[in-house]
Amino acid sequence: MTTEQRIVEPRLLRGFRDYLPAQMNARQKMIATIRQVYERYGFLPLDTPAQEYRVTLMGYGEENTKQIFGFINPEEEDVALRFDLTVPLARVVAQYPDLPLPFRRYQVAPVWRADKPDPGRFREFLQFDLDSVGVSSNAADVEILCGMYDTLRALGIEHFKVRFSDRKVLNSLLDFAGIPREMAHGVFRVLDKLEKVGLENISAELTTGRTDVSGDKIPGLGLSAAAVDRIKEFLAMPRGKRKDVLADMSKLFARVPSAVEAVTELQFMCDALDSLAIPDEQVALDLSIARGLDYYTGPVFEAILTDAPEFGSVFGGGRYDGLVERFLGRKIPAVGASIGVDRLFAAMQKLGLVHLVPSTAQVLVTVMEPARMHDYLKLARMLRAEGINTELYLGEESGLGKQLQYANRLQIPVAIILGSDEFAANEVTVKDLLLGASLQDRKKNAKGKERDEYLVLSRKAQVKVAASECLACVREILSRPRPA
RNA sequence: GCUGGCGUAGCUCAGUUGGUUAGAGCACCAGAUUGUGGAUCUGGGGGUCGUAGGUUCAAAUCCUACCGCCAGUACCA
Repeated sequence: MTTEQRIVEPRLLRGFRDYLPAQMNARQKMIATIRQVYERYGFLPLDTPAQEYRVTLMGYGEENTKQIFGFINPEEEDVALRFDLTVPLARVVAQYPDLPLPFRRYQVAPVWRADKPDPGRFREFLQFDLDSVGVSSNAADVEILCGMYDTLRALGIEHFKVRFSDRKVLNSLLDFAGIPREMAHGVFRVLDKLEKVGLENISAELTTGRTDVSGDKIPGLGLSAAAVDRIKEFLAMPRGKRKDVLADMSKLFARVPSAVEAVTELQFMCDALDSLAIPDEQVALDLSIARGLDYYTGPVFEAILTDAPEFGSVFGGGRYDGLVERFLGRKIPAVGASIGVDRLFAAMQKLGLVHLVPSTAQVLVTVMEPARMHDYLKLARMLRAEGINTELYLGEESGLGKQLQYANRLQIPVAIILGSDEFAANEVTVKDLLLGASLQDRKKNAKGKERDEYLVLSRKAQVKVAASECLACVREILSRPRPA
């Protein structure tokens, strides 16, 4: 190696992202909103480590290692980064038998998946889960659905759709169509693509296969025409109100014994949602949804933003009555759902639903006389003690214009100006930067009546008050109504 | 993973059949204005042309490989 300096290129790993302050402010607000809803339902906080033993995450005999970030640790143990929060929850429930059941917890934490990044799909992303463990009643499922509905509304999203179904419906469909249960996984995977590729492509994939637009061959599942006809019959049922969908289904599956359970469960949930006046438009019974995870055993849920369907499911979950069994040897029922915070955030950003604020400060104390820095420090401390977020300008350059420009860029609403004049008179100048900014444009054209108005406003935009009045003046400006 | 497209300034892009010293807009910095944000004007800094190799008198331009991004598709416990 030579002594020449080698610059390290600053760059990110594929699928990983930085969140700069403006985005972080918005993201943290979003997280706080979600947490508030979950706590309103009485869910309890939990955290677990990012790393687990690989076998904890994957169980025995499962081969799918593609999506997992795994490695060997210094103790030569086979470990991995968690890929969701549900499996660690199951581990916790099994590991702490003293936890009172039902255990209802929320958890917000990053998870990692090593698959190909897509819009709103990252390799490291934040999940925000809520789960009820130890409840077999479908009341728990209804509460999860309500929680999803309330959360999306609390986030200010108007156009969303929560859809739910039941794994048992699809199992009954297999019976109805005379398809062996072993093919369930393959069939569900194809059905899941209905909205994306359409009915014709689906029936091709179920039978002989097809060639997609890129020229790739997709092998068929080899189902009989009769079976596919039955599936089509199922898919052709009209969408609409929950109770109508349910009625159609029980009619179609009248001769399928296994369907009784699914009908009972969904009946309970639909009745409950009706009695809670949760609108059909936003929480719909949609029998075609499958969801990828194998561990779901009952009701399944997912939510999309109807204005950004390309982001896919932003909030999904279901009942997984068999998962805790992996660690305990006996079944403990559980149901939950998970928000993909980063995916939802990306979708909301695209829809313009995210309000980016670059600063946390409400007031910038500018520095005119660096020699009197102690006075500036004191002023900032006083404001902070009063609960006002205050930044003291610490930049090297001292021009006032510079400092105001800084405040402007960070959208800090108030500046305090304190120079030799003010010191001499024991005063401070307090400036309303938002009002001031709106005057900047008017200044040059102002004339006549407009000019009078301008003069009135400019007197409000910047006032000189006795030092003892500084706090009251800042508070008055911060309380002024602002256009959203 | 597969197929295709694209990589030129912080950002968006132009750059002729290969031909002098690679350009523009926006952004940034400074000054006009040494105590006031915007606009304007003037000036300024910024580029291994994704990386490495090859063809050529000559490569941002052509060829090969790799990396990255985008789209589609597959996979998604």
